[in-house]
Amino acid sequence: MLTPAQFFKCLSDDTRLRCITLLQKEGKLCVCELTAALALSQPKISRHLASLRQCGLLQDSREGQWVYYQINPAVPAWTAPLLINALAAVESTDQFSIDQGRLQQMENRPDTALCC
Amino acid sequence: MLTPAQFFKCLSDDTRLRCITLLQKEGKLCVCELTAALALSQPKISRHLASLRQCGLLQDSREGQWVYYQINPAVPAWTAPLLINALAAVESTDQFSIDQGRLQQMENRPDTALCC
DNA sequence: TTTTGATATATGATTATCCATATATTTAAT
DNA sequence: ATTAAATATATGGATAATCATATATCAAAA
Repeated sequence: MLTPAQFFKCLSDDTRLRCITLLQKEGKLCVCELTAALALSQPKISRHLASLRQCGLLQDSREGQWVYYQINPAVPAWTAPLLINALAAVESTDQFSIDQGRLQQMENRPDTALCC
Repeated sequence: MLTPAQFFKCLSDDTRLRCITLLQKEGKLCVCELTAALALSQPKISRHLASLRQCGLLQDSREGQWVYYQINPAVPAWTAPLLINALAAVESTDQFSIDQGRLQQMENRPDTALCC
């Protein structure tokens, strides 16, 4: 069971916070998209995503070659307003705008590759 | 300046979370009251309070022999809803009820000593 | 159809760093 | 002298970063 302190520890790292916020905005992203958006190494992203999945905040699903992550819809009720507040706090930061820009300018995004 | 990640790190420790929640409920408590309520060592409480003061979430004021802590009224705007929702999440835990009980049953509380 | 290679992701293993706690000591107020 | 609070130091434990490698999927060529 996720305690409040554990929940806040999940959000206490910049990489994890940027991932969670981007996933709240975009809905569903694969590891390579998050890696490109945050401009960090793939193992680093993968480990942080794994820790967020293990504590129940994220859900993963494989689609062929890609593993997609999204906010777990079955997240504890008391965390929902906190996640919304966190989103509001993070999305106004410069760092987050940069991440979003990199995601939009990413080449060979899996989804866009499928529809063209 | 307090970043969202730093803010969440402040709330990511059980001792700090219990202190902040109790201070939100009670308004103003001295170190010895918090020590009694949480039933932890005085240096441990003091250290956590110091870190919360340094990041701007708490304010301290000496009154004679006692140092009182309270939520900093000049806390960043984006943290206010997060603190409210954190309070809601913590105050329903068993641990927090126990802390409140110990505070109420504390003998020789500074405030009560003054008014009797 | 098997093999080769490329891409995507995860994970050992190692190292470094940070954090929390305990004990002891010190400062400050009465 | 006593009570309240802070701090110094050491230590154990958790956390994070990195590199290298393992696994899995897919595409395309032989």
